[in-house]
Amino acid sequence: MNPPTVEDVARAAGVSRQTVSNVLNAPQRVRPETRQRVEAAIEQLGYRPNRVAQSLRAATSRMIGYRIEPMHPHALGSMHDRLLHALAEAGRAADHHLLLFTADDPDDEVTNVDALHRAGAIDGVMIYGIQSDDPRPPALRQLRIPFAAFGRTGADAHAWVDIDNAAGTAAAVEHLVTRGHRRIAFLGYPEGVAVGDRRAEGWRTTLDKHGLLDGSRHLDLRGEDSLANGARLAEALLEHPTPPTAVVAATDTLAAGVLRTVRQRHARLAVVGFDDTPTAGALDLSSVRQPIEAVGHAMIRALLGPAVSVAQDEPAGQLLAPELIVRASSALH
Amino acid sequence: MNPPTVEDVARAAGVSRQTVSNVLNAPQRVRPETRQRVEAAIEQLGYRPNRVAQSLRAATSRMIGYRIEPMHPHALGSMHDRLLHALAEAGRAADHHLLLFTADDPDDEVTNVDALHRAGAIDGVMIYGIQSDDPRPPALRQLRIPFAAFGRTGADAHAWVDIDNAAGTAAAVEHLVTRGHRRIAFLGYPEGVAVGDRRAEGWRTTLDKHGLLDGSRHLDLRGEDSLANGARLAEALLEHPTPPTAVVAATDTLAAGVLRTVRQRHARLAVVGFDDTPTAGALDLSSVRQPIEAVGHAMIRALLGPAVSVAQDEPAGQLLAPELIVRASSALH
DNA sequence: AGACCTGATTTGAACGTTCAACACCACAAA
DNA sequence: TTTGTGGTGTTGAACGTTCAAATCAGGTCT
Repeated sequence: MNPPTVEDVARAAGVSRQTVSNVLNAPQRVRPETRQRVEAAIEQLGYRPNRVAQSLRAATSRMIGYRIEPMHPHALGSMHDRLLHALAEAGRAADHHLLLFTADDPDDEVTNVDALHRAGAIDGVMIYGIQSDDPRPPALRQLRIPFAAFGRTGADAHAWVDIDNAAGTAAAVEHLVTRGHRRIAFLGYPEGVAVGDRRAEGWRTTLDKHGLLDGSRHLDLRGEDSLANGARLAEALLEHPTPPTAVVAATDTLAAGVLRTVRQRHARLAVVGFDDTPTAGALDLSSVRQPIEAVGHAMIRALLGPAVSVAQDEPAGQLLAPELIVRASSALH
Repeated sequence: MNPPTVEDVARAAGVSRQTVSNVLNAPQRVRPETRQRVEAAIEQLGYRPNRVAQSLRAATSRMIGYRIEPMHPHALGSMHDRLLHALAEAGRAADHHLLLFTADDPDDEVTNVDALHRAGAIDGVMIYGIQSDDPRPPALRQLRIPFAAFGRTGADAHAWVDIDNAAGTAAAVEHLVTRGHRRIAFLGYPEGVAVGDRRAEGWRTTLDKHGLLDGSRHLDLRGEDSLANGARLAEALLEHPTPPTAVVAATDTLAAGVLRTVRQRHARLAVVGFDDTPTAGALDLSSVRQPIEAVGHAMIRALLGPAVSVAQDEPAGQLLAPELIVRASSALH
């Protein structure tokens, strides 16, 4: 009735504990004939190695911590679900699982990770939403807790995976230029937010490349990432004497706000968002899609890889290219 | 350098292993003076009991399985993030954590849960998206794997927590009736989907209660849960000789489709959705909000409770009331 | 005084696995 | 014959914890 153990299998196959273990972990050490006998016993008893015992013995839990945040009040469906699934799927191949935990803030997150790590519950942790002065990377490094980050700090002396945000907004601008737009605005986070700055940079350099940067100071607006704010900023843009004909927004949330204003005023304004949230589909909003599945795999590799090949000094970070999804919001007029 | 163990603490405090264990698990068995000495040593060494060793000894992992699904292609942000966070938060209090796993389909899910359970990695599992003929509850029961379900089967002889879906659509209809609507349509899943049927039922009985059910056959439409289908069904409704003035949709996805048609045609049609997804906020769509946080707590209680109080035969299931969030889509005209 | 309790603490064992060391055999080399 | 050697298989020990049983003082009762 209790799940069978190596001992049970050993008895059934007429061999010793260790031989059963060898069949599973070092089959070449066991004579084929014996191996088959053991395998038959394993099959017949439905034996599964106890992970807890393995963990205790190996001092490794094959668990990876992941902080699950409460949903941001006005965020339109985060990357959460996609990233979580991608990580879980990628971890499966490496026989690792995700352990979810909650925390009140980044410092509390480090505290909780430390507790879980010291308790042997997790081997490492995945962190995301990295700010340029993020306290977590240095803290985790100090605590000698392995981690991989989705995003970069200023000095990224750690394993990270990131989206090429600048390339994303650059693609959006290229797309709009191709469709004939010449005055293209940008709506983004307040300066200082790493992700926002990179998205702004992609917009700026691409405009510059096409010689469209002149007199575009009023086209670069920043503010809180909310729908209401997106709507407000769009109004400001439209009221300018030389309004833009297109907008690149740093998030779908801001873009959705723009769309609301556009539809209210029946204005003609092409819009491209960022993140390709489900909402973008619902609003027919063009958006820059992040290859989250690839991010998940890269993060797992980044976290678990070093143990396998320490010699090869892999690049500390990996930059993945996003993809522009064109929909009606930027393709109709 | 290795994390300290009970033995280290014992040595530091000049007592034995077991006394340290007792300080933590049965303080009343230890003389106050000794206890303080041990507590000081624990503090000083930064000792944390090793969960893996505890698990091995106690034959309990304090882990709960949760299947993370790939995001549905055209769903507008699922309950996932909210439910996951709620469960993680509720589990924290009970010192339990969530372990994520993936699966291809319900049968594969049972297979994977069984494997994890037999390997001692999880004590039980949370399941959701229950269909009326769902294979998981009977299978899990047969395997003697504890579980709690978000949703009900036909014969619910297991622990479940559910939203009162009928009450949700009923509230939506009441709201619309109060605002003067008399022809109120319903858009839902094809019949046979448990959740959809209950939502339809709430609509129907409330219409009936107000004597508005006559000649409303053409107002009950079903179909695939997609935005495009919502738009299509809305068109069908509007083209009827006596079109409705309001629609209750079984999901925000369908409601978003309705809104698209409404805005395209500049039609006057009040809309209420279901789930209060982030998209609902973006579209100013009234929607029925599920109390997911409460669901999380109830599910944890349902899963872990029985072990505590077997004697009290708690109700097998628990039904929670949703809340109608009124926005412009149903309140402007 | 001896038997008997009660409370505080210790020691032995076990959870299930795998590493390390050792035993055994057949066979080859010296 | 002796000495290795490589392939197979075994046993002992350990990971860190807690349950169960044993020990030991200090006192009370008869």
